[in-house]
Amino acid sequence: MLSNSSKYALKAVLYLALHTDENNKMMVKDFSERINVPKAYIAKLLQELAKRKIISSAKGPYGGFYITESNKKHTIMEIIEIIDGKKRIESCMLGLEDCNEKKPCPIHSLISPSRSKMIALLKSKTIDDLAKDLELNKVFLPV
Amino acid sequence: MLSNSSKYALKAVLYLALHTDENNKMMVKDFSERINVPKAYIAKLLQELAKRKIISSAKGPYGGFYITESNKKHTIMEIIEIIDGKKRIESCMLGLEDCNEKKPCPIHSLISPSRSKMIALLKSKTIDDLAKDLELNKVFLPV
DNA sequence: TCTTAAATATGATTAATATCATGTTTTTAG
DNA sequence: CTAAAAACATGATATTAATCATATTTAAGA
Repeated sequence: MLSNSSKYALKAVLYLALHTDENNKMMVKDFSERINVPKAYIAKLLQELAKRKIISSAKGPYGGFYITESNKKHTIMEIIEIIDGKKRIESCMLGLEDCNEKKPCPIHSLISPSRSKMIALLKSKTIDDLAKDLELNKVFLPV
Repeated sequence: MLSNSSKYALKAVLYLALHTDENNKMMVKDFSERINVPKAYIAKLLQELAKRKIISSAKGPYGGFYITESNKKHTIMEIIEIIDGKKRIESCMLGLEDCNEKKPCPIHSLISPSRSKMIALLKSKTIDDLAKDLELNKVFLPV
């Protein structure tokens, strides 16, 4: 479904959403273990997300990664698309180039409604939404 | 979602379901192009499915792969599980070991209903079901 | 029984992902 | 202005998935 990279990135972003803000940045080495992702690996992914303005970062002493209220407005799907690309999540389940609603392949036809629903949810939910769910202990982030 | 291997296998099985039976076998070289999958690659996959009795095969002259009525009772999910393994399709979307209905991760909670629905469909639909849809031109199998 | 034609079994190669490592740039504070 | 600390940029390595190749086994028909 998602690549390891996307999974790692999502875990990291949600962790940062809960534990950081403009005045409380976190260095990679201080949370990579907490989310059970190799330091160098998650660093690379977060650098990409920072470049794309999904999260924030500051170099130098007292620097680190952090997430602002504005960052929190970005959706889960945006993160997935930056890391995995649009194709991975939306392409035909049989890998057929010409599969579409008008001329669906057998699997497309079968799972299209639930699949569309899933994609719509990932597109509508923001980092903030999920962070709130975590804060209310409605959901969890075990390692 | 699915590996290339699963996609290829499903395409091949459906193609065979439409074009073969006990008395009309097909050799790999006669359909690998039709489904746009490398010959040696699909051969290997089908050998595995034949070993697991999802499809049928006969060696020697006039041999080939074919699908019996009995083969057609197998589900789509069985094929996916043989090729990709159960884990790929059913594991947590964040890759969390301890994620489950009782203690769901944020993504799990979000997409669980649609995801379960998808899995249920793949488990309930048989090769025969999809082959019939194809025969009735309700769905298509472009290359 | 011999030849030929097919799948089968096995393994080699290639390509894509995942992972790790490190020198460069920026920023802070003394 | 300098030293240290952080992300940043880049690329190297390792692992896994995809693809290709081939010798072996089995079956059909002459």
